[in-house]
Amino acid sequence: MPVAIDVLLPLPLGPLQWLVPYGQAPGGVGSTVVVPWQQGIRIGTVTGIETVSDARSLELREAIAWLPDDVVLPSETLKWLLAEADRTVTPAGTLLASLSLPRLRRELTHEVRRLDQASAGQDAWQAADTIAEGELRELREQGLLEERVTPKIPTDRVMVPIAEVGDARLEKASRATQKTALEELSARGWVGSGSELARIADVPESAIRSLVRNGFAGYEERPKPSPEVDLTPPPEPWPASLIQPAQRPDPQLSALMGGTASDRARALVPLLLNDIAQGGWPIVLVPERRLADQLAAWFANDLPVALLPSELGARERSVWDRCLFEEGARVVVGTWSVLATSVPKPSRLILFDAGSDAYKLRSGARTWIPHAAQNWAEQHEVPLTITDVLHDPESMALVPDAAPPRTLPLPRPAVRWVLSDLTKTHSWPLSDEAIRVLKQVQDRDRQAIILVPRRGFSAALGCRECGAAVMCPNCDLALRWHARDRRLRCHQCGHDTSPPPTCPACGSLDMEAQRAAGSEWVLRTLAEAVPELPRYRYDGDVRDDLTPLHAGQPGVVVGTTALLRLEPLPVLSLLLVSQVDGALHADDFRAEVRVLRLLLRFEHQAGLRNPLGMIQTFASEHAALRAFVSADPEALHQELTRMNQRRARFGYPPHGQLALLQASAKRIEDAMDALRAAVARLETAGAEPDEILGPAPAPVARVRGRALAHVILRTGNEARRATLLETALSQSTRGVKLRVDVDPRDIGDVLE
DNA sequence: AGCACGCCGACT
DNA sequence: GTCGGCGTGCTC
Repeated sequence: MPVAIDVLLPLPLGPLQWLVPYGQAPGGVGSTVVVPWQQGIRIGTVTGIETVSDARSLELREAIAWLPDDVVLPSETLKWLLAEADRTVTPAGTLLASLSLPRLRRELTHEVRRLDQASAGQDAWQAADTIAEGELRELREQGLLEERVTPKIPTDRVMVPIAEVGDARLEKASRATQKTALEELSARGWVGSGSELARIADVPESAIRSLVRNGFAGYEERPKPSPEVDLTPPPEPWPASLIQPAQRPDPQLSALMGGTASDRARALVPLLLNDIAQGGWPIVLVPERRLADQLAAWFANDLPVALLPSELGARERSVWDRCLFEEGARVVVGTWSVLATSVPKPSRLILFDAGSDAYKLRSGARTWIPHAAQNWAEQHEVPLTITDVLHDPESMALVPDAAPPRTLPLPRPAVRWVLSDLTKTHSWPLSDEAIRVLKQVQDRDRQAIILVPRRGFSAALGCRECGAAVMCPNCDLALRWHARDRRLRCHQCGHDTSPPPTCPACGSLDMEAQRAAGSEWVLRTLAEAVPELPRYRYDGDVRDDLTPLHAGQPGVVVGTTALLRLEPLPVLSLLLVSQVDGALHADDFRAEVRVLRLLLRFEHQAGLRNPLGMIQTFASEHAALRAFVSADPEALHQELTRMNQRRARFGYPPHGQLALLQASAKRIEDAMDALRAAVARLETAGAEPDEILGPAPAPVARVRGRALAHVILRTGNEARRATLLETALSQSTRGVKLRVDVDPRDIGDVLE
């Protein structure tokens, strides 16, 4: 019986079938194979092998070749990949592509040898593209073609000297610059480009052009040099910190909470050492490349660590493979693609900073990586350990609830936090209290940091008396105040109502839109209030040089979350949050956790100092803020538990599963109609009313000329969510594109 | 993702 | 009358 292979290509498709390559020893499931594809060839991963009927085999083409020197994707990983595709209602190939495995992106030379031309000698290999596509196909079908592929060695085009340095033809005054350039070029052997040579030799580029035109120098293809894998430990590996590492390893540790990134990394070291001692290969998954570099550098002092670079090409990857296996590295650190590594025996998956926003893939499969990582650990039967800034309900749900949960909380810096009630002040955007403290900072030559909200969205309608915002009855969200048409709307489910005459919480008549002031406004206020205090701005637009502050000079720096990456300031005496209300009432049930996360990170800007912390807010009675400023770990923990209970009531993650169904069309009515039709299908299929929120126009309802609307699905479990999504997508409307985001992190995202 | 096919607006 | 826009459909 003929043998066929299922091949997954890094394209938005499921596995497709080919016959095994003719006359070659078969590779197995998980190996890499080259197949004919449209006009050329593609590299894919084998997901299955089976015998097929003769009739079927006649429909199939043969694969071209196995790539035998490649790493095999472990069968657990493959199973996980296919299950993830089902879970996220995405073609498996899209997911495979998102892992950006260098071995699938290898450049290959494709050569063929015709067997129908008797005259052709043994070495009659010719480039495949010298034969017309139709003829190639025909020759293949008739079995008159041998094919082979060889990896292209990546090359750089470099400039090399051709003439000798003493060449008499260059001994003319008019060719003095060419002579200089040639001498420089000969001394170096080669340069990357002509303009580079011009710069080095300090001659005009025209001189280089002449040099080439006259045949004194030329271009040459050179193999790319191997990248330097630099794992030199940094001189001062662990940044200054309050936290002592826990020295007793706890192999059951499932969660590590609090501290700074370096605190958390350091606290993981005993655990990692323990894993290695047991013969395992722990894998550390991080949200961003930057953090991978940092973590690998910190670990390098204590651990045999390998950094898995996700963006490198095939050659670089093979360098990394060698570095891993020959130099005895045992801890693998990397972003999302570490989940497709093949280490001999993975012992644990560490999901570093599970709450990071960067864990959401923003195109393709749009995977929320922590969820996928949890499934990965389950499929590979290794324990999952997470770290996070706080006990986020969603992070905690990723690890099994042992009793008691094996979590290691790291202590908070000693900041004395107070809330400054904006309903009780007349100065704006800085309260009287804040200005008073800033004056002290000025008088005592100290430093202050002011965190301002990002560019705001439309405001909530809040009460000036009690600070409460008007909430949506369906969604646990503050309604957005649309000042122009004087309506309150929910950006999730579309609930639309007129403003209440009095505050629903306290009955006050004093309702107003809660505005947010950006960095420029705050800086202007500072110029009036504390003119002697040097001012700095640090946000996405302007990055002032903060060297004087780091040297201990007095001053105040105003900025957005960019501030969170700064080294702590030496004489800091005030951390001020100019306004949290916008973020607190964002269109999202995660808003409160996000705010707490932000505040906890901001707090670490205190470093080893213990400054005053002040949060300006209209909602000074807000339980989450109260818990944060209380400095009582138990209070914060209880508040997170309460949030978790509230999520349970509304069926939000981690208690329910969300999916965003987005429709885009030229006209908003068409998008809404298509969604209404999808909702009707869902209802026919037995969806409960409270499983469907919307349809509603998207918060940003028009993007690049396309109107956007959405429906949120809220289901009890993943299988049901997948079924409902299939139902919703089962019919299409002309001119309307339906797209899906499973585990959405932001309902305002535009799906590509 | 590519690539072909197909149907409507602005131009040598 | 053609060139070219991108909407839709297919790839073993």
